[in-house]
Order: sequence, then structure tokens, then C-alpha cells
Amino acid sequence: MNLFNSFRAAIVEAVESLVQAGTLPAGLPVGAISVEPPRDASHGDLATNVAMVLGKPAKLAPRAIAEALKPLLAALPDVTAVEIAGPGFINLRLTPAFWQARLRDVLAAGTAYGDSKVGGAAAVNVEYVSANPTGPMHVGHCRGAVFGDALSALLEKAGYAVTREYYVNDAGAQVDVLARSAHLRYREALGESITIPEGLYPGDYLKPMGAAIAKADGEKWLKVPEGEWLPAFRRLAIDAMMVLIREDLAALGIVHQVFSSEKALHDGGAVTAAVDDLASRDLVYTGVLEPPKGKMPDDWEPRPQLLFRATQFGDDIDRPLKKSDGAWTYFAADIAYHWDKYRRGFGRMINVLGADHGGYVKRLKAAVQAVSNGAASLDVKIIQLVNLLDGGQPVKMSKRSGSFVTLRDVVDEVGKDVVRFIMLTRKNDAALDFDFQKVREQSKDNPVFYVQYAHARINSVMRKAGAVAAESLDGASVERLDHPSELALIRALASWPRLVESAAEAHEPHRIAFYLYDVAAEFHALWNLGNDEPGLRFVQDRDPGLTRARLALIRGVATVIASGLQVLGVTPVEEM
RNA sequence: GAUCCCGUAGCUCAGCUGGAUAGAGCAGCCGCCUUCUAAGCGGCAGGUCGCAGGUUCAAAUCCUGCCGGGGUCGCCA
Repeated sequence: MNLFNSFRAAIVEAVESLVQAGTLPAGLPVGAISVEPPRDASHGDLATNVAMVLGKPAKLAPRAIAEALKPLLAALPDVTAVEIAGPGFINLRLTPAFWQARLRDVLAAGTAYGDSKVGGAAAVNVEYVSANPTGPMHVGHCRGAVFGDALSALLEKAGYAVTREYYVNDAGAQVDVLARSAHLRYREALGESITIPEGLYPGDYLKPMGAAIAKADGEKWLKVPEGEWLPAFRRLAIDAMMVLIREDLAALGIVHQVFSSEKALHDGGAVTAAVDDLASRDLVYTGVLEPPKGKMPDDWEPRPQLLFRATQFGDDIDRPLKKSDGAWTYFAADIAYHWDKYRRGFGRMINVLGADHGGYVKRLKAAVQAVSNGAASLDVKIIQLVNLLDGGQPVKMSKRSGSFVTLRDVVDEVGKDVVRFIMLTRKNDAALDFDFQKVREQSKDNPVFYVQYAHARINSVMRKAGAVAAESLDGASVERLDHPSELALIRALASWPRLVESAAEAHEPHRIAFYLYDVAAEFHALWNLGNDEPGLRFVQDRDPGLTRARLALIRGVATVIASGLQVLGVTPVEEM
């Protein structure tokens, strides 16, 4: 439990004892009581809204409640002062010893500091990337990949049992396009000169695949009709693409535990089973849809078709399950996919999707509601676009010619750590600028380097301190860390567990990047105090005890930074 | 037309699921290297939180309606 929640529990207890004493009426709602760090540090260490929240239900003035609580809160361990402020805030001040003890917590836990049990080991499925296996990954996929991976790590840190999953769209027309494109490259590898017709994939990445098949199978697929080679090329091409994609992901440090196949859902009867299941609960019917609004498709004609009652679950229209040729729609397979996830034991699902899937969210949520009878939850995180820039100028990409900026290009250019960190410096639903020039810069403009620099600087001090740092810091006299800036830094470290919990609950890994930046800034500030006042430098040659205490402090900073970077999947650097 | 996202300092963005006097970084101005890494730090200046209502003890935050910018709309995947 984070320290704010511990105090919250103590405050709720105090309220209950006032109820016992008859000062407050029984049956008060305590759910809205919060304990937070005050925005303004001069207000103290903790602030609670308890008196204001209870004012109305208790039919008492907030300040009167606050006055009644004051002696009880003042008697709590570690509390040095209780102040009532503004409309009824209660501000608590804590002893330096309390904060110094938190530093010991950090050192004792190491990078496990911040690990939480709020998740209760609940199973969460995070589906991310799920790029169509028709080519290498490009930068557009990158942000979602990093986001999903960091979110997974964050949820794990918060105590959830996370499964990282990739949904492979290996069914449908695009796979035929891929297979035909691959066959063309195969013919090319056997000496034919080819032209790539409109509608097939022109990218060079298919050349090695064609060559490999030519080498393995010779002219086996050259003279037979398409009906014979197509199934084989479908499988070969998908497999090869998935190898490529896994390599791309590995370059970013991303490994999925589960790859689910759309085709397998069809072949294994899951689609039929899922739709039957819905039909048995009257969630499927045959009806006629209104024509789509906006731009009217040329070939629209109203006709009866199999529909899912998505409107019962908040969607705008009911959604088709079968195409005119009798095949299942993509959405039907998606229903089956989530039906399958639920049956695999996932009561919590998170889908990380690209910006172009915004219109898909309602029907997905409807599907999850339907297949789980309302028991499962789905959160869909839409990842907005990344604008690739170089010195403020847009980087040109042409998807048609097959020459787009690949994920691998970017990782090779600036490195995995930079890509990952930058991708998390904006919340997922806002667009993000990725400027190569800025990202290569080693300055404060570049948040990655700023945070890394703090970590490296700490290591530099440790090296400088030599023998003192070599000894264990466990027994350091942390009570000597009594400067306001030192205590402020400890407070920042001590808020890490709370941040982990709130970021995990909100599914917002970007908060970690911002937090680390703040911690780094606070450390750099303390460092510079030592420039003006030599007595505040970490290493004090004439006072090994004080040196050890301060080294303990900055080791704590390095530990929390490392702990946060670990969640983001970024390697802390020791030296710069 | 429907739907989703965005609108906060000149620029790029945070704002801890409703709290107190709205915060950073760039850019501008003024300072700090005989120093544990100046790859850094301190200070000044900069705001009708798009607009208008509503809910609340309390709204940048929640609700409604507008105004701007962007995405999406299909029997595609």
C-alpha cells in the first residue's frame, strides 16, 4: 500500500471513532475521502479533503468536522502538525524521520521499489501491435508497440498478471494479395523479368522470400495453376512476414507471449461457435441495415443479412456478421477472438489500436459485453499519429512506392532506448512529434538524455566517492539528511509507489516518463546547490558519515530512476 | 450527416480521474564554471484553461450546446 493510502486508512479510522463517540452521525460515505500531496509544498506533506466531503452528509460545517478530527490526527505517529486551511482542508506535516525511513525503504527494495499489489494478480490481456503481416513494421506501428509494452510492464509492476498478445490477421483478401506478390518475386528469382501490377505489394522485402522459395522448391510452383500454389504461398508468406515482424519487435525489446491467429479462429470453428453462442441469447438476427451516412458506396443495396445487436450495448448501429458471398466479416472473427479471450480466463482486456480504428471502439466494447454477459471489461487505447520530423521539416514517406520509413530504420538511427522513451512522452490520444534532430541532441531539450544524465551523474559521484561508496549504505545515517531540498527529494522518491498505482489504473504509462523527468530535475537542482554551498555537496571529505548518508540519498534517486526506466523498457546508462 | 480525439503561456506540452494562488521545457531577458560531469542550475517576464450555460462547498477536470483543428465512416482488413 502506498503511504498516502496508509494515512487514508488512519483517517477513516479517526472518522469512525468520532462516529462511535457520537460526534458524527453513523452511515457516512467515506469513499470520496482522499489523501494527496498538496499541490503547494508549503501546505505540508499530506492534504485530505475529509472534512469537506463529510460536511454535507453529516450536516456539519466542514471546519467543525476538521476541528473535531484535529486532535485525533495530531496523535497519529509521525504527525508533527495539523492545520486547517481554506474551505476545510486538513494539512498534515510529518517528521523528517518518517521521510528518512522512506529512503531506507527504497534502498531495501532496490528497483522493486514501487511494486504494488493493487492488481491482486488479476489476469489482464494486453493486445498490441497486431500489424497486418503484409510487410515490415513502419514507424506508424512503433508508438503502439512501445505503448502496449510499457503498459504491460506497468500493470505487472502494479500486481496484475499480464499476457502480451498479438492478433495475427492471417485471413482475408490481403493475404491473397501478399501471396500473389510473393509468387511474383518467386518467378523473378527464377529469372523472369516482372512488373508489379497495381494492387500488389511492391516492396523489396518480398525479394528474399521469393528467392528462398525458389531455392527450396525449384520450379515446382511455376507452371501449376494459381489454385494450387496460392494456399502454399499464403502460408509461406505469412510465416516469413511474422519472422520479420518478430525481429523488428525484438529490436525494440518487445516480445509477445501469445500470437493468436485469425485464420485459426475460422478453421477451428470458433467463429461459428461464438455466433451460435450469441444467437442462443437472441443477440443475432437477420435484418436490413440503413445505408451508411456520408459518402455512399457505389454498390450499396439494401438486403437482409445476419446482424449482431450491437445497439443493445451502446453501439450506433447493429453490425453485419456475414458478407454477401456468405463469408464471415472481419468483425465476426473479432467477436470470436474476444469470446476466445474471455474463455481463456481474461476478465480484463486492453486493446491498443491505431488512430484509424477510432470508429471501431464501440462495436468492440459491445462485443466484449455480449460474449461475457457483461462480466468482462475492455479498454481500448487509441494511439494517435506520430509526425516524423527532421529539424522541424516533415520526413517524406511514400507508401505506394514501398519506400516508407521502417521501424528498423528509426531504431538503427537513434537507438531503442530513445525511441521508447520519446514515444511515451505524450499521452496516447494526442499526436506526437518525433524530430530526429531533437532526439539526437544531447541536451535538456531531449528528455531521454536529461533523465539518463541524472542517472549517470549519480554513478559518477559514486565513483568519485570511492571507498566510502564501496561500503554498504544500508546503515547510513539517513537522519542527517535534514536539508529542505534533501527532504523534498526523498518525498519525490516516496511518491513513486503512488504514481505506479495511479498510472496503472488509468492505463497511462506516459505519466512515468514525466515523473522521471521531474525526479531528474529535482536531483540536478540539489546537485547545483552544492556549487553555491560546498557544504551541501554529496561528498564531504572530512565527514564520511554525512557522505554516506548523502550517497544513500542519491543511490535512492538512481534506484527509482532505474525502476521507472525498467517499466518503460529503457536501459539506464552508467556513464555519458 | 454521424462518431471519436484535440483546443491550457509566443511555441511544444503536463496537470496525479473534482481541490487551495493553473505548472514544466523551449524561445526572450538577467545571473552562476578555481566546483561531486555547465550535457547542468537559479531568477525575471509571460494565462479570459476555445466560447456559453449547468452540476458542486469546490470545475482546466464532470454534463449539455455551440466554435475551431484532425481522424474515422463500407459486406475493407
